[in-house]
Amino acid sequence: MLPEHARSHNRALVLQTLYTTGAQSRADLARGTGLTRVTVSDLVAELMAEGLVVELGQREDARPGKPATLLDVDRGAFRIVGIDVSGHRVVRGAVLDLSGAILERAESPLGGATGERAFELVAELAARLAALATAPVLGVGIGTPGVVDPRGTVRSAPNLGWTDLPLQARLSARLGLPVHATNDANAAVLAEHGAAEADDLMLVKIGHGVGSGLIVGGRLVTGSGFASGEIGHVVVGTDGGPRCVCGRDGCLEAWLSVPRLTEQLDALGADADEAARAEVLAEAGRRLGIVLAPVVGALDLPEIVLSGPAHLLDGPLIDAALETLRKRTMAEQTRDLRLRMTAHGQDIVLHGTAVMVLSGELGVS
Amino acid sequence: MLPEHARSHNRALVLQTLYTTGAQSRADLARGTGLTRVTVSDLVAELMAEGLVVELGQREDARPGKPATLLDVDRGAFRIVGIDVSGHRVVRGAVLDLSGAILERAESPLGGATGERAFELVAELAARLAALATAPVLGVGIGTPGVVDPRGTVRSAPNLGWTDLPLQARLSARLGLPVHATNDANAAVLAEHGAAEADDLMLVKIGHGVGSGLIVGGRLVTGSGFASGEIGHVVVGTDGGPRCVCGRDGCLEAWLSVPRLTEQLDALGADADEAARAEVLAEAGRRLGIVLAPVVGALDLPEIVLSGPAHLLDGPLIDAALETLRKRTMAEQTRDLRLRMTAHGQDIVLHGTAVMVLSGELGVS
DNA sequence: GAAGTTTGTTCGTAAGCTTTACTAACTTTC
DNA sequence: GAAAGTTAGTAAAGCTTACGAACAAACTTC
Repeated sequence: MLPEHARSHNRALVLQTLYTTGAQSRADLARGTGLTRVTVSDLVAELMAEGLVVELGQREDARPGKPATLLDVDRGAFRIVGIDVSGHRVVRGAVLDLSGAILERAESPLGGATGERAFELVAELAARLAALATAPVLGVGIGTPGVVDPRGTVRSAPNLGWTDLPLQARLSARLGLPVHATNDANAAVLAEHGAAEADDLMLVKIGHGVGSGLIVGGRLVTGSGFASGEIGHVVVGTDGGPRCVCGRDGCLEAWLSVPRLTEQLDALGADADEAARAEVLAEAGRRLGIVLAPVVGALDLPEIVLSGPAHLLDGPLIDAALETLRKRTMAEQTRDLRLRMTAHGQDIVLHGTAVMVLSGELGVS
Repeated sequence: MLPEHARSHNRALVLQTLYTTGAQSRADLARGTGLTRVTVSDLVAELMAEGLVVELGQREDARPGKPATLLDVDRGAFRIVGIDVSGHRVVRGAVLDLSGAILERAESPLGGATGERAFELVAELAARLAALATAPVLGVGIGTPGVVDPRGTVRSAPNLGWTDLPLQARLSARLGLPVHATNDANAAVLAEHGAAEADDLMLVKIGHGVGSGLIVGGRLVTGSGFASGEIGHVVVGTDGGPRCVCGRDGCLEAWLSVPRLTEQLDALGADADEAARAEVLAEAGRRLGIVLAPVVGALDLPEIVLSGPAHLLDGPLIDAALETLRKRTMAEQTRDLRLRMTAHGQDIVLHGTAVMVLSGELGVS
């Protein structure tokens, strides 16, 4: 630990405070961070020289003393390119500003591409988006299915045919930009964490498969083999269940994946009564609750967020899941448990990649 | 972040390296920590002045250059007092040295004491042990059942009748020593982590009740309500189960607690055949595996350690638990999963309190 | 208009780590 | 057996970083 590490820590602290609290003066920052006004002034000068922070002019309200000069993060000064490879049919991308707002969108049909061809599609989309940016690009974030190590190498992503693909390194060399890659569910939980107040959070991503991302103690859980969140192929309950693609009976994914739910609802017929449809969804919700109960108990989780098609998840499914969780854990722990849909909708992974880049490049989240 | 924070970080880094790697020279420390020899010399001088580090004399082996002066943590320079309140009938305590070895023991029968009387017993035992110490006491560590917040206030410990008891603050004022308090299962996992190589670890403590402690990313999981590890009252499976004291059917504790297992084995009669006894234990192990599977999947845990009576746990129970875990999670995750008994035996909480004091007072673990 | 308040800067200082340079003490080599 | 090479530890000087004290600027309040 060198003095310059302390410096960069303080720099990130100032930037973080400014980012989350919004426009304020150097003196406000000093009070907020615990540093002195002198130090804050120095750090702000550095941040202004880099174009990250701008002066907004004097504070308007009438107070004694010299009027304060308001500062803020220049949220338009840089762009972030985000890529979401978690879709089954398309690779989605976007240009975002530093506030995480999506400015431009682009996508490429995957068309069943795997291996090197899939990588090419991702690289081309990223380059196309970087060219669209009307401000310097801070970095590129990628959320991909599969097991991704901290260096951004995709250890294994069966659907894309990727094995030990150094996604981050190769893309960074090709684009000449900082690149950050992580698992799609991890990206999603980062997106949710950006807004959430809690330091412990689980995000369950339900799509073609079922995965999850976890934040514990304010930090993303990566797992010893970088394979955290893999709850899709955990067997639910002790009474069997539908056959899963992995060959076992009663995996969570066999109960809960979008194709499975859609198939079950379709089997009811178009004129099925609402109660029958609700029961299908409630049963899936109960299964989710059964799997989550031990995790909630062990981690004392205060909040779980679901991501996926709202017309399937938001309703009987989520209600049944919460009820099951309450029934199967200690009351004190789950009394205040929140289980809700994400507010990010389909863009959750894209927003998460932006959080990743902000955190990796600026120390801000 | 001030320069002196960097200093104390580096100080702890040097001490940690010396503590875990053992006797070595200043130059070795410099290589090991990445600091320069000058800085290491300075920090070592400070640590020697405090009596924490001593010179052992010159290195014996024949090498070119000036012979190195070996240093080591003076593991006898201080004592740690550890108290384990997790026992059902007695409060156990010990005096330990800095290596975690137990030098003296003492215990007090609890005799059903609760509330203020139970606190008195703990305080008296701690004072008695502190008086037994033949070197300055670095601090006092306490492991207690219940929910304990980071300040060492017992939010709730029903068995002891404690509610919002500021255990750490009151004991510290009374003894004039630094005190650290935590949940007994958390203390246990800290003890296990001291020896384990992994940064992710779960410890399941099976006694009168069932609890657990978790280390994720090298850090103890406290939980949003400081109630992490409470898996004893998570319902197992979807086929009912024995009635639990909490009123529900099929809680893990109702399957797995020591009283329950003992009762079941006793019911078989003294001349029961070995296979019948093994089946009782295996069924309990399967139930444990069912509850742990989602946790292992979500956290990608590499290792789970059991603490409790070896004659019950070590054998059919642990084998069945591992087999169930493998059957109910993805093969890639649990192929290398280790499930084993702790090597600390009955002293696991005492050892854990020592780790807590070492970590809290010296930044060493 | 004088007094008080708040902001932001200038200047000097203390802490902490580094680089450079040195001495001490050993082994290896010729 | 002397010179050369290597390693450990220390001393001095310098750089970075943050702080405190003091001050000017600009406002409100009385």
